[in-house]
Amino acid sequence: MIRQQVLTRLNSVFVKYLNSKGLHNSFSFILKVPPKNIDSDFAVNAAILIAKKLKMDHKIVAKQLAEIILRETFDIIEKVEIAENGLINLCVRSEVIYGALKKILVEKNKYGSIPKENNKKKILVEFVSANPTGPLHIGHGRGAAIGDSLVRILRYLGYDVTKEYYLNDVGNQMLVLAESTEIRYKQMTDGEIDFPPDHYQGGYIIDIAKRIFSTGRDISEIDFKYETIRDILRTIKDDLKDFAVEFDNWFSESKIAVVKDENGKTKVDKICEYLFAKNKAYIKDEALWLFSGKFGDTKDRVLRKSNGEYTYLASDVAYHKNKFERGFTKLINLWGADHHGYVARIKACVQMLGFSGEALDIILYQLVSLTRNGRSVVMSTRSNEFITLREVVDEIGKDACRFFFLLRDPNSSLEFDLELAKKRSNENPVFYVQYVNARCNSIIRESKNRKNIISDIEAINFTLLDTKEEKNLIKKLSAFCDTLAISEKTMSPHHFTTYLIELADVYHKFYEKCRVLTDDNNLTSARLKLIEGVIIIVKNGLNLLGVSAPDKM
RNA sequence: GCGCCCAUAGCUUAAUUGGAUAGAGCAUUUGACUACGAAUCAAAAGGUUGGAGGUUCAAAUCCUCUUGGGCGCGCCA
Repeated sequence: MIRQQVLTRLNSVFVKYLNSKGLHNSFSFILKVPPKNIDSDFAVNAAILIAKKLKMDHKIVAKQLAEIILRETFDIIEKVEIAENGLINLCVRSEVIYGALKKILVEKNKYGSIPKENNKKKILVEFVSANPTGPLHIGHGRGAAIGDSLVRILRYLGYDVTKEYYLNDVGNQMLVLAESTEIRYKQMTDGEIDFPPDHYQGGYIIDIAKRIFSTGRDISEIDFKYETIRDILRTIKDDLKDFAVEFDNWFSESKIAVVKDENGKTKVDKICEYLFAKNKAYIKDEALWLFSGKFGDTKDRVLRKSNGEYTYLASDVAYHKNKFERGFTKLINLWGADHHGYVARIKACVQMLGFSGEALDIILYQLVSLTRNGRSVVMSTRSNEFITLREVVDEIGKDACRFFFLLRDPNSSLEFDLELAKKRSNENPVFYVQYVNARCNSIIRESKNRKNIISDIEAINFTLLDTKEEKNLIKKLSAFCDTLAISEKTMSPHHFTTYLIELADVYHKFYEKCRVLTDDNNLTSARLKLIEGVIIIVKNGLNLLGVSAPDKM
């Protein structure tokens, strides 16, 4: 928020300067927090950029700009220095810093948020969407954590967001799945029956068969596919719930690939007819091909096989059309990086349906590579060699697990060592951050024993918070807004884990240096307000990550 | 063979998207609990950002080449 304030003011200064030189185009510049060794709050590169435009020496431009900044923004900036390389360093006035703290105290858990506006994009975020053939494994956990946190951030920023899980409950794999249960069921009365190696080996299939068996129905009355999917789906929902992820909508593929309208046609039938009629698809060797090669994909793709069956792509085209038909103006798909080959194809489809390619964002996250004591563990659902999300959540806890998954850029692969995760659960930085909140609340509890603490913000003398540690802490609190901005820009929540760790670092330093409960009632009251601000920001930040903030640990 | 992604300290990795002396955590070494919680702090050490060119006032970041790794390339889902 401090940065935003400075940015706005500087922008008008620069535009005015450019106008005076006869330039009227818009101008964008960078306002950064300089490295530690530089004693200033912000650095701006405008002089270098403007000098280039005007073909002048940047030292001269910097000197002129520095003078104007001092004159025009003296109310918020108290010091301007020109660095050797042409960057201009700025120090903000203390009042600006205290103003930021007051704003946090007033706005509380709305700080930096934007009220829901009707004119903002209506977004559909589709994530996890694991096939209902078994429990969620650890890899799905990363997608779940990233997707859910991204939605929390987008909602904080005023977007109307819906979380959706696409359920592939149609196709051959479902038949194999149903058959797996049926064979396990039959094995219970006939031990001679072999279990085929290409079927689902997981023990959960046996559990499902046992449950069906216990109902005592006749085998002719049992719909194995229905029973199996229902059972697995319940497990998936429970696993997600305990991971603090709840979807707004579960979209079943059968809605578009099985359900027929009054003319006996499915949505997939209709989309294929439409694409063919519009010359976006053609028939070759009795199969229906999509002209995807003309829309950015490497080649054309089959929609309907020569035997009349549809491919997975056909459902997906219909599904994405359906998303737009439901009024969403922005679609975000979060996929594991192993699906990257599919990106060009589905983007091509969206454009062929007449929508802008920008209406669909596909975010890929690199896969979680599992290791156990440094040795890699290979996962596969059919072979039953996988670690479930539930196992890990039960072992290290929801908070540590989510924080760990959100620690890194989605584009960077994540190594998850099972033994390490268990052993070092105390070393997960989530506790470092949660400890800030616990320490703060401990101080607040202690302060209840005191009398004469000033609680009215207007009566607080904030200028007493004048040590370097206190000012750094407030500046860091205010950077919450910058973190929101960069998260939106990059569509990634991982900036918040980094930010919270940095904030914790600044807080703990403050804690060592500045005692909150002192003999000076005015100072104590002011510092207690600062503590209040810390609690607000840490809780807000952890909440955006879906991580709890306990008052005691 | 073609395509996408990655490579940063011993290990896991960050870098406000092109800015200054590349930040953390773990591991290693040293110091700090007789007032708010030591799940903490202070300090040391650790880097040619895989390599080579190029663009730029400025490159971990952009371009080209190259090496190593992950993944994907079906009328499968």
